[in-house]
Amino acid sequence: MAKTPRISEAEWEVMKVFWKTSPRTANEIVEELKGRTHWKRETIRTLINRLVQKKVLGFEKKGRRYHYFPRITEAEGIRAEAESFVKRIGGGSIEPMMAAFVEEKQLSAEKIARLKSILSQAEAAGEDE
Amino acid sequence: MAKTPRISEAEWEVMKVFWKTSPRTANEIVEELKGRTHWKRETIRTLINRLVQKKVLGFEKKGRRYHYFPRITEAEGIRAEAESFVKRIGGGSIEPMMAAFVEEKQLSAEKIARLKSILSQAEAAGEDE
DNA sequence: TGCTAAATGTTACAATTGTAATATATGCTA
DNA sequence: TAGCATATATTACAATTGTAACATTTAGCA
Repeated sequence: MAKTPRISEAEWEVMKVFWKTSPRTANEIVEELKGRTHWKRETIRTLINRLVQKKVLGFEKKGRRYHYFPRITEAEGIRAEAESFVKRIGGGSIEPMMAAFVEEKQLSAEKIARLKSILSQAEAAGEDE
Repeated sequence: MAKTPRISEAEWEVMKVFWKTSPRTANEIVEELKGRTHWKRETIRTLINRLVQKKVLGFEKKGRRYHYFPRITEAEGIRAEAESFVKRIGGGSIEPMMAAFVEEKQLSAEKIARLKSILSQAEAAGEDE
């Protein structure tokens, strides 16, 4: 997939389920999202259909059922979001962003270590410019 | 402002101008955005009006003109975006995100240093849990 | 093999967003 | 002070998104 299309917030919620395990049937997704959301069965089906239209979900027909699967990886999705985020904030500082991450407790010790390492590499790469 | 409302992509572009300097008149914004975008004068005015409705822009009437100014800081805006981003990717790894940042060359040496320092603080804070 | 339940397909409708056009009000110039 | 130039206000309209309802098809059971 050359360019990841826009995936709306609700659609993302659906994609996350597919990224956990796939392929899945529509019903399985509905089950999984019950509780976590208050969406009606048909709402979820609409979201799935839109994702198929956008070609971020594929499917295979097995008997009467469709088995859906993601056509982009979670990393690709996150990456596209990150790019749009960076583009949006433009010249703005990314420090408030990092602060938000930290507060949201998204960062385990290992994650912190890996992020630091990514930053160190960037630092090193920048030096010889 | 308790909760930053949703600011759409086009609206952000407008806010960025206000964050550079304010207060500004609508015309000044139009001038500033000429070239950078292909938006018509009236389009920009619509965006400004929506931002006023959302209360992220305020204004003061000076004679026949309105002088608009931001009612949230850029850091607050970025922060809100970051939160929504984090919420969206949920359990997903933020490494692809960081990689995207690095590639977009948003990171000067000082920025890298400051980010590392934020991460170190998070690391330290996490230890005694 | 006809019926029914469950799956898929079609249609809906309001809010937000992108992108303006048109209408109205008003301060300044002649 | 009348008219014009220019600012502001109102209205528009299609695409996307959130949130579903209703219609149709079909596989499997009775």
